[in-house]
Amino acid sequence: MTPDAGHEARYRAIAADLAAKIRSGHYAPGAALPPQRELSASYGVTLMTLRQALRELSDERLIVQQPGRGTFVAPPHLAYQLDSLRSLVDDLRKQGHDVRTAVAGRAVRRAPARIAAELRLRPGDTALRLERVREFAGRPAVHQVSWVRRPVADQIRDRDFTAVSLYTALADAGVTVARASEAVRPGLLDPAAARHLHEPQGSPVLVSTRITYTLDATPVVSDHATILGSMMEIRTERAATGLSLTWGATS
Amino acid sequence: MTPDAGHEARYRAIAADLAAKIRSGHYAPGAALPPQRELSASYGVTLMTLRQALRELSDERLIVQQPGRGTFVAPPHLAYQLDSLRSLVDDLRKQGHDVRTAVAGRAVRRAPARIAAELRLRPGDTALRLERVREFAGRPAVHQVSWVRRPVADQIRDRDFTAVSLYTALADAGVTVARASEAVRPGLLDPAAARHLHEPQGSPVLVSTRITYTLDATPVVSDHATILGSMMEIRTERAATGLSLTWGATS
DNA sequence: TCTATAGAGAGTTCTATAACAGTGAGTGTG
DNA sequence: CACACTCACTGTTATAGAACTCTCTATAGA
Repeated sequence: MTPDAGHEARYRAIAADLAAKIRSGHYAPGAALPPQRELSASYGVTLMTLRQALRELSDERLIVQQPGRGTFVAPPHLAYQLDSLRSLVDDLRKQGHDVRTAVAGRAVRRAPARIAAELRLRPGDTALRLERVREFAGRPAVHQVSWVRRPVADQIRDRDFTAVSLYTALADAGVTVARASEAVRPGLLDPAAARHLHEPQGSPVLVSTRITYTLDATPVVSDHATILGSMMEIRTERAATGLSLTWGATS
Repeated sequence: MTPDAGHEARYRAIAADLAAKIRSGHYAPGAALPPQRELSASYGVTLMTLRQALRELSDERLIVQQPGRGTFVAPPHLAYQLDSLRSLVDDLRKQGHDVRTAVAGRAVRRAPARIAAELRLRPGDTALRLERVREFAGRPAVHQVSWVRRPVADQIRDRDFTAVSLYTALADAGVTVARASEAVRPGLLDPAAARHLHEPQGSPVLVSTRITYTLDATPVVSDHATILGSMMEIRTERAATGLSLTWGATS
């Protein structure tokens, strides 16, 4: 009865197990889950308990329940939860996804004019250019080019960015991030990013441009991310108390 | 037993009742609600049923539950009509832009399956379909199809939506909007929307899907908007204190 | 051939009962 | 006086069982 001695609640364990099975593909998107009564029996719990687990998944939009028909794995997405300064990748990690990062380039070089303007550099100033590809569910989903201002760049340039997020590296270097400003536009996949993302040119993508500022209002990082529309979406929850925004995965 | 003769579920009725009492001030912000066991007894339902009602309110962020302490009415009264529930158009107006609305269609008809599911209608139920085109800077920028649930729809169907926003019309009809959930994906302009927006098919667009809920968690409006990427973008400001999201015009 | 009725199987809501777990005030002891 | 303990009260998580609604299909009847 009741929770398993000091561990997480039974229904949470079941929800986690089902979520894992969905994400691993054991239950494919669009496919029907076994009937609730069957699931409850196989997990050895009551219908009520199982339903509480399903409610968790439903809240996260992993499944869709239809009276009289069945319970189905949601075709696109999943997600939910708020927060402020998390990055796109943290958003996905928090949702239990395995996001892997490959570093496609890392060099200190002269910043192009637009970047220089964004980071308030003098023309000719150099900065760290970091090019990364985010893989998600085994497929490349995001192509991201970040420019980091010096001297911060020199402190973090040798970090292993396949394991450490840029935000974390900044924090380790004593840089406190205060604010970030981001704009997202729709676009078509350009040839350069297409090479990294293995999708046909012209596919719908989201293009995110983000500038991150320190406490003293200095812009430290300029980010340009190309996000595959077939794999990601933006989700917002607006409520009386506030607003939350998350990046969600599309199946 | 079970639902009250064809009407709404017991727990929903209780949730609505409690929500009304909170809204009317019967339970003041910050105040503790009676204990769950007491409430369940006074409503003549099981603890489980009452808790289901409380969960609804908790999802709406109307109450806060604290193990071992009690259930409290969520604090800020000001936040109730906060600007977080602004619509896309209000966002732009606030930024000083002149946005004009044309009504391209308005009819009560049977809701398609997907809409019916979103609004929790029975198949075959009718709803108000409102098709609008948003012009901005003299050019059409957004194509929007909204479905409004009955009976709310009947109260607002004769409003002049070129002058009044859907949200305003809802408020005038006594419908309090509590929450909205939205997903935004990139896409390519489809032929139907292209006709209204005077842009070539295949142009990059943002596709927004939004469901708006009342205080008692009933979905009232389902919105599908196609937004021209050449004219609009999403802007977010993330800071330690919180998050803001606005629709912005591209220039 | 078409219609409508029946029924199986799915999700949903509810009753009734029990035990677990966090909080904080009161009580006792050293 | 300080500390630890107990206990009542809170929300939380389970059990077991029943009856409800919705959907779809198969069968019977017109």
